[in-house]
Order: sequence, then structure tokens, then C-alpha cells
Amino acid sequence: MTKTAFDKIKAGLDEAKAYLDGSANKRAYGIHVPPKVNVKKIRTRLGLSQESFAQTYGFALSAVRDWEQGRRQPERSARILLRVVEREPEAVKRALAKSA
Amino acid sequence: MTKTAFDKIKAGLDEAKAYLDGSANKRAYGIHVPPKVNVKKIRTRLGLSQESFAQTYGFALSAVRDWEQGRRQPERSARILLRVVEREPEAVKRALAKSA
DNA sequence: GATCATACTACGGCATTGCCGTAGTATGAT
DNA sequence: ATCATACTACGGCAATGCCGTAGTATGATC
Repeated sequence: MTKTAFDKIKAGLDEAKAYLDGSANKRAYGIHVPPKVNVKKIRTRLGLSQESFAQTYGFALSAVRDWEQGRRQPERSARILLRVVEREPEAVKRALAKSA
Repeated sequence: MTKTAFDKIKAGLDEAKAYLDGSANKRAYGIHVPPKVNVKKIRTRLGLSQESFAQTYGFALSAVRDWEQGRRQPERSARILLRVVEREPEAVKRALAKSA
């Protein structure tokens, strides 16, 4: 119970802080989630093997395989991430870097 | 057949280009995929409602709900993406922006 | 105090994917 | 010919994705 209370207070503070930072973004349209993604294309453009690609961006190797072989379709979150990897690969690396 | 041939050639060229660009990254360790992610925390820090959060970064609203309610655990790709959203939110927005 | 909108919780439910493992093939190097 | 690397192929279960509906909490407006 105290936990929930703290959580609420904390969330409130965080939210307030965010608003004060001016990062409260209302209109959020114009976003595009690709229904299809050419994983192999993205990977080869980066010059990486399936294994390196998986290792570098955190994917499970098995998933990369399934995607490239057309056995499975990357789901929404994966498609978004793949898009980010394609367009902002360095940002992804930074975000996943262990020590800042 | 011609198609595969072209694909191979193209892949080869892409790969070569990548190498020439110096983006051929061998050692790919030091990457960290968080086993747990506090979605609510990430979202509130950004000052967004569940709906805005979903809309802004491309998530399905239902997924965000399930994650925050502890009903489902975001899977690997989702966890990675959430991490990127947390640390490089602007990069994600850029990557998903429709026109350029 | 009643009403209304917004935001979140809660959950049923099926199809689909995640992810692990194993085995086979292609290719370039030694 | 042998060996290592890289990719294809697939069995298989547990788990999530995602859709929909309904109920609750809260602040605003009158």
C-alpha cells in the first residue's frame, strides 16, 4: 500500500517535471509503422552477419532467422525497432550501451 | 533465378559499400538488453498518456496496457525499443517520421 | 451534487510470434 | 580434402500481440 502511494506520488512528480520541461507532447500523429520490413536488406546494408546483427542490436538470432526466411513476420514492436535500426543505428547502439 | 542472382550481387555490393564506409563492426559486445522494463516510468517521464505514448512511438495501445498492468511482459524486441525510447526518444521519432 | 470527458484498470480469447534446439547446405579459406 | 563461417529449414511449446468490452478514478464544468 505504501508502495502504491509512493508510486503515485513519484509518477505525479515525474509527470509534473516532464510538463515543466516542456516535453508534454500532445499532437502525436504523422507516425508510420511499416507493415513490412526487409530485415535482410537492413542487415546487409550495415554489413553485418545475422549473428553480428543480432548481437549488435540485441535481437535473438532465432528471430532474425525466422524473419529473413519468411517463416515469421516481425511483430509491431520489432518492426518499429528495425526501422529505428535502419535509420538511426547509432542511436540504438548508444541506448543499449552498457556503461553510458 | 535472375532474381536471386541480382539479390546476391546487390547484397554483395551493399556489403562492400558498408565495409568501405567503415561501418563493418566486428566486436559487438557490451550490449545490454534489459530483462525487465518499467514502461510506466518511461512513459510518465515523457509526460504522455498511454494513448499518446502508443501513438507517438508506434506501440499498440493494448500492448502498453498489458505491460503496465503486469499482465504481459514485453518481449525482447519491445524491451529494446522501450530502452531506445527511454534514452533516445527523438531518434525514434525521427525514424518513424513520415516525410523525412 | 450531478454530469461529462479523460485516463487507466481488468480481462476474455484466438492467432501468431518468440525463442530454443538440431540438422543440413553453400562457400571461401587453409 | 578439411574446416570454419554463414545461412537455410523446421519441430514445438509457452508466451505475447492485439482486438474488444466493461468498469473505476479523477478532475472539470455547470
